[in-house]
Amino acid sequence: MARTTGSDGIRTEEAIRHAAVELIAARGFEAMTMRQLAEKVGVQPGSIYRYFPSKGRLLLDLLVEHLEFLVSRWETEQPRDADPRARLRAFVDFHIRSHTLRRREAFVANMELRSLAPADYRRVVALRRRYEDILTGILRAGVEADCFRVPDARVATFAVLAMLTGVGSWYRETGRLGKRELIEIHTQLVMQCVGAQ
Amino acid sequence: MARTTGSDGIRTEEAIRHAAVELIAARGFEAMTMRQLAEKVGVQPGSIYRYFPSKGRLLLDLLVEHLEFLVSRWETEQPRDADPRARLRAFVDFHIRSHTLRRREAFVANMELRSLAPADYRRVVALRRRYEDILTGILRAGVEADCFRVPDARVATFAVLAMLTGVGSWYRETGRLGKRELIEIHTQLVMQCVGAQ
Amino acid sequence: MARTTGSDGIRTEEAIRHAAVELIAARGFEAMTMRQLAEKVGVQPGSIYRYFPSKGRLLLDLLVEHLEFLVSRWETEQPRDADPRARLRAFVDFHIRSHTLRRREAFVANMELRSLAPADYRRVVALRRRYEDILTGILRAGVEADCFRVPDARVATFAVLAMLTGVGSWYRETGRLGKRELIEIHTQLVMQCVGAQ
Amino acid sequence: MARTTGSDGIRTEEAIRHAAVELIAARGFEAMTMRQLAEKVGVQPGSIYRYFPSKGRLLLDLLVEHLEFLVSRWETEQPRDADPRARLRAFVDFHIRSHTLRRREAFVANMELRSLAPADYRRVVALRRRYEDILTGILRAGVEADCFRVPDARVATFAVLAMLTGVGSWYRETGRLGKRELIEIHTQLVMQCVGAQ
DNA sequence: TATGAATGAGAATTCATTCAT
DNA sequence: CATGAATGAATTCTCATTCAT
Repeated sequence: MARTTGSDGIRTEEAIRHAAVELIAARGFEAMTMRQLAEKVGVQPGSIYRYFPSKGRLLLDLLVEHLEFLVSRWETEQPRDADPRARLRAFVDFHIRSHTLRRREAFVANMELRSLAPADYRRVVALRRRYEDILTGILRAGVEADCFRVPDARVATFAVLAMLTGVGSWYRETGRLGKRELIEIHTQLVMQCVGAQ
Repeated sequence: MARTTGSDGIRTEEAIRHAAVELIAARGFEAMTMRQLAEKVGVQPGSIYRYFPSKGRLLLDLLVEHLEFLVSRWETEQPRDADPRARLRAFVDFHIRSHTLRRREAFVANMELRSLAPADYRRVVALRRRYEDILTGILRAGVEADCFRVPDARVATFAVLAMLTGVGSWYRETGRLGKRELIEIHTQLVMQCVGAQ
Repeated sequence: MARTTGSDGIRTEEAIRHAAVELIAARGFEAMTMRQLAEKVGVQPGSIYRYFPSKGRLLLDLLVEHLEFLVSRWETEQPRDADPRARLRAFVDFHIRSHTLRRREAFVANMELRSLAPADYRRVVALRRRYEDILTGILRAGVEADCFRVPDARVATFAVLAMLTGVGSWYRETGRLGKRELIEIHTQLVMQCVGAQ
Repeated sequence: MARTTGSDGIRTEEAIRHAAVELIAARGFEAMTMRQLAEKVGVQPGSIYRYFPSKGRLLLDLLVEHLEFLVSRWETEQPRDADPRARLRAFVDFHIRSHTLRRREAFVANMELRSLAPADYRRVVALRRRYEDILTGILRAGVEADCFRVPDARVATFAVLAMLTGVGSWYRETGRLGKRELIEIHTQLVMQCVGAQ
């Protein structure tokens, strides 16, 4: 069969992305095979190569797309003129929402950096750095405005991000805690952590 | 042949463990090949099978050994009768020390759980659970004694562990911060995080 | 899309032939892919199949066309009633002209016989045989007329053809020697070779 | 079965070389698959890679080995102090003997240059050039000593080599002509060709 | 006439593992 | 205890070809 009626390129590409994120999240990038991916999508392995020139490039695309989504979405959503406390609250809310909504993408973006080719790695780390810098900026502003008390803004950035990102690895939509409660709990933990007055 | 006359099995086994941890930490378990491992050790690939019956079993051994070390070492070190605040301080100190000293082992134990066969996975997760429970116990005691203020002891456990464990992924012995400073900074962050009075 | 509105089938077919000869001459038939060919022509791979039912058939067409051109052109050009010496001179002139003018076609026809399917191979070899026979005929006539001295007309045919055809593999239009000189040099070599009086 | 009793590395490598030459001569390098090669040798495809790191490297080894054999064997055999006529006779004899004895190797070395990677190509062409230079040297010496009459020593080199090498593509041990006759015939053709007095 | 999406078979290569020596 | 030769299955990726539109 040359083409299944109704299928088309964009749909197939989207299906590949989606299936890839699921498989990589579940087994890891190296452990996922193109055969498994193809089977999940419902195409032949060779067909994937119409959309992604290599397995490595597929991973790169996934990570870049996710990180660009994070950065650009925050640009839109952020309460630009609020005080550091409100901005930190907004950040926690934003981070947890995006890391539960796109849980698998976030997980993959955190776990699979080392599976990238060196040049790709540098590119993605630079992108991730831009996201980290958002939080560092908020913390520094808060320290200067005397409303946060952290010993080292950079270390605190890593600490808070690790804390928040970790949620994605154990959160289940059907679990004990809803998304709302999760956000409340982590807002409190983070605000205490940075010594918010 | 890198093998020195007079070297023996135990030395070789130790060399395999060591090399494996380095390779897995750098590239991931799936990406490490038995050939690379053998080359690093200075033996032929077949020789590894004298010591470990399979690649998967090697990973299991590494993780179990690390987690058992953590749990048993804490059993020895912990200040059993101190108040929750002192115990939490001791835990932070212990965790950061062991996660910088045995940085690669800790990193592997955190990243490669999903590379385990299902039965092995369950076994290792149970072990890890014992370590988590130590912290949950301290937090619950602190909440009851009114010296900590956390909204959910289990979530706070994950949050604090994520925060502390994250250190291992960016800490370098030659970096800006020494181990002593790292412990001080994280002690403050953690104490604030749990709302210690 | 490289296709100009108004271009049509014949133009496309010619473009495919031309591109195919270039690619096969440069890389070999097996090494040329239909995708490369399509790209060079400026169409999609599928489109080639409007003109040639298969890759193998395309090769066959190219070889048959070239060999038929050689034989029929000689039929037209040859100085039918001249003496063997003049006819051999004419043959050298004709061969070198056609093997420099259509250098790539000639090269492909010499190198890619073995890439043909068995039945196609037999057909093309028979055609080539007709061309070889022209030379053998001239040599035999010369030997009988006592103006050539060759030990074995068939071997001499192969020897002279190899000599002349070899030119196509190193001749460059921009090289040290012009086409005229090439013909003169080879005429002398061939005439000496067959012991022309 | 881990190892067939009696087999060993050197024997296997030799068997691979031998089978590869046969297959490449028959079908061409690109058309030969590693599977076919393995089957002919009687091993699994993967086993070939213990001896040759890639298909391309196998080809390179084959060509280099053949050309080095040619050059070094001539160094040993050549009648160094003879006059140009005798030396040319010796060269024809040597060339035909080595191109019928190692017919397939010679054929492959002539046909598959273009299948080499660019760097390998340059290396092999340089080697081949050394062999060509032997003949050019003899021809030039003959021209200077007034015993040969060729219009251009370089072109004559190509012509003579093409003539002699062509033998390998049609010679069969079971054919009409024996090796001795072949040498005689070609000696006469070549001597005439260069206008030997 | 040409496209673009897809196939299915097969390519080179890699890898964990085995085992006679 | 260790080697080195080999396996067999799987991996990523390519390619000629098909066909609905």
